[in-house]
Amino acid sequence: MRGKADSDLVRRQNRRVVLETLRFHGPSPRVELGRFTGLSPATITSITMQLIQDGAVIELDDVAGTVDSAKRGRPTVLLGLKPDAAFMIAVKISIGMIEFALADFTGEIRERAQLSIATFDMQPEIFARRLIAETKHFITSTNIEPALIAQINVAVQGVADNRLGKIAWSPAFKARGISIVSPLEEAFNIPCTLANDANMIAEGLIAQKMVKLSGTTAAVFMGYGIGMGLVIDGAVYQGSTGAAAEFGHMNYVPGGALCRCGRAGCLEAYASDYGILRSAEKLPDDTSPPSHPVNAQVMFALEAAARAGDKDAIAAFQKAGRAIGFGLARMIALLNPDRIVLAGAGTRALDLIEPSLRAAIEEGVVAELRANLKIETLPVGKDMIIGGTIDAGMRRLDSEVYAIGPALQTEVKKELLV
Amino acid sequence: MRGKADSDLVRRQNRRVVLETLRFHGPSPRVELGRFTGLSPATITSITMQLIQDGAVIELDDVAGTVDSAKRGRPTVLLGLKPDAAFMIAVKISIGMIEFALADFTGEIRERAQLSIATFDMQPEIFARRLIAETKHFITSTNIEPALIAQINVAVQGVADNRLGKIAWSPAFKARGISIVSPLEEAFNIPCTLANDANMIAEGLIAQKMVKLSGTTAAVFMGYGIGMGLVIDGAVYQGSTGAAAEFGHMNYVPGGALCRCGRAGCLEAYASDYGILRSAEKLPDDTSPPSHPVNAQVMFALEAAARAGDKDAIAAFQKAGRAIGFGLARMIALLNPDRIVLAGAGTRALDLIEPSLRAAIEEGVVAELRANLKIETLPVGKDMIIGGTIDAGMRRLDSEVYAIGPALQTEVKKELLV
DNA sequence: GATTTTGTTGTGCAATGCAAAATAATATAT
DNA sequence: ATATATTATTTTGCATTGCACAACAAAATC
Repeated sequence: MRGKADSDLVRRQNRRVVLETLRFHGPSPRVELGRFTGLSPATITSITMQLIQDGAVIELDDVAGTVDSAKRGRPTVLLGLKPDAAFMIAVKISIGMIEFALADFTGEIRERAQLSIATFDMQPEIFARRLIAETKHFITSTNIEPALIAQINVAVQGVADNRLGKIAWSPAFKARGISIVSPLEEAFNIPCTLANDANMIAEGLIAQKMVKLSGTTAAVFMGYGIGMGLVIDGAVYQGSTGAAAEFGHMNYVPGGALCRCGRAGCLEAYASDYGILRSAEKLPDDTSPPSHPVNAQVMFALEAAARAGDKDAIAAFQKAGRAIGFGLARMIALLNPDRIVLAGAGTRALDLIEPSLRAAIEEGVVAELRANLKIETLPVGKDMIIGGTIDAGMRRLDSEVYAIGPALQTEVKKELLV
Repeated sequence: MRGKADSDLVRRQNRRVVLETLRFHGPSPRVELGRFTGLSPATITSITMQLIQDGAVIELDDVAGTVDSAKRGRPTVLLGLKPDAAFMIAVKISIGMIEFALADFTGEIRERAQLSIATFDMQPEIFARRLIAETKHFITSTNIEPALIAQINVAVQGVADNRLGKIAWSPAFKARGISIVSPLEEAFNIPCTLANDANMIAEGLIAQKMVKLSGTTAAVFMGYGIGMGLVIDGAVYQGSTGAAAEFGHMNYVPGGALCRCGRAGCLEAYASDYGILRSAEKLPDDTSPPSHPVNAQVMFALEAAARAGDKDAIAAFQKAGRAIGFGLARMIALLNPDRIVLAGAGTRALDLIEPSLRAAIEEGVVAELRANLKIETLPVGKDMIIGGTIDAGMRRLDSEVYAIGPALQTEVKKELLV
């Protein structure tokens, strides 16, 4: 139903549209903002004036002004997001490692740090304390005024419950139910979030317009694990607890191969690096998965062997393709997506995987449902997790700047009247 | 991004909120509308005045005024949707049968009709022509001025492509790709839609507030076929072509039992009436499914046999439960829903199905993902398909009345100026 | 008939966005 | 060097919206 509307809402919405345009297009003159948003020049002037006053936007000195110096007429004034309007910290937790990044309001990374840490056997409280200490240390090391940091956003492999702010299960930890958000918010007194890493990659794809803003796109990340980001109508679908799109742990065969998560028959147990390796080596299906990522060299060698004709290796990749294909077929029957994007290190072996993957989709789902479906491959850099976390955080900040801006003004007025 | 906003949008939104409140609450006085929508009395007066003028709303004579006659003060004036503001026709196409209903703007059904017709072997064009002829005949029989009919909405079992307006595949037809919307729109020159029957039931659940308006709810309909309606944030999720939530034809076992759709291993081939019957009778998995619904008496008998201890019958229901359970487990891994609702005639045998269904969910999905999940059973009447089609149609009309109302006014003004 | 209660309408204000006019700043023509 | 053309931004004036508050209306009760 989306409730009633008033003129405040209109301003808020239009402020946000302007901010988003600026974030996506980069520094732009006012005319450009008007063209892109459809707002009149008068309105753009009014809104940008407010945003400048609120400290979210600045007029940029015409550094690159030489570019359009050939044109006649009054020169444009570039407007841009004010880099030091706010800062945020993105944290990536993976097996044996924590990474930090400090980003300014434009999304630019100002500082990074990473440290090795034996996460696997850590007790929840100990890890939380350690995380807080390391975050404090990172903040100190950046020389940024701590009060300017607006939020801390954490991404983690595995099942992240964003409602409770807990890591429900992760390959990085033996323990379950590790509380992250509450300890951080108590320690730093700013909004903090926890999210699944694949969903953060998907946020990055949206920010970079690599994912259509309408319809449904499923992005599959293949590698040490199998992840998915589901983008519905331009937003990452989170599910009830933020744990949606656990594609890797979607059951492939009841009672099948043993998965890292302790369950039998997950897709990941067939299609992730360790699953492929296990079946290539003809180890029994219930062989315990290694607790650390498969060495990249080992996978390179396996791919090479398959391409050189090694029957077992070929069969392992085919088996992986069939597992992913049936998983996708089931997803297609449920969600009828417009697009599937394959990404991640695992796509290196796509030549070995794709035929059986496509065959499985054809076998597993009615032709009518895949009539308009596009399947694409996408090069995805390693840093997409940190980058996507920052993108998502910045979008959240935009919403807060747009929402708080006018609200603050009326709040102040009310206080003056009292 | 949702684009820019202006004051027109505010009015449109608030008009819609008022209409929706009226539709959901039934006739209400203005104060009540104000209380419910949060709009000020002044605004309510202004909006209702417009809506009355536009012919969407009327002041009702205080028929039930005796109810609150005990109160002091000025009596309320009930406002209600104007029944004859617009009409629509809902059509339900199933195996061997077409049903029609004429509904007024309040959603009340004014006339119904149904006819048996041997759909299965009909050629697409012949069926379309017949459908048009029967619809015309139905309209004539209602004595409603044809110009007052605002739309025709068709629901069908099977894969309905709402983008192309074609029945991609349906158990009611041997043929595929039966064009429905274009022929109807050409014949009647009003907006027509085609949708899947399970999605229409879901629309009905929303209209009756049986489904939470936030979060994700999956409604499963068990019976002759297996259907699903996916409600995400208060709206039925349609997918790219309107064919989302084809749960019945989601693959259960690669290369498994033969399904009505011609494919092997669909969930429906194990869990629908005919699937259960086939396995209870120990017929081979590739036995062709019957082209007509299983007689209800046969299913009653099978249930009775199972409850009386018949091993084969018990095993068949357990097998069905396991199939649905694994299907749901996969759905849960992908969508992390808040709620699952089980409905339809098949829930009669829930006592036989549920244990294996729940066991399969536990086996098939990580505990963390089903921590907050609620599974409920819902009595769903036969008529939910027609009812839901009407509900969905009315919501569409509301949007058009709210949207066209002000637009028309400005259009008229512009014409006067020219 | 006066009083009380409650619901509806009118008035004045503040905010919004837009169209059109005014102003600003530059390139180019004369 | 000056005028003109061109493009960007700001200002002005107006229409729309919603809201708070006051005025009005209608019936029940005293």
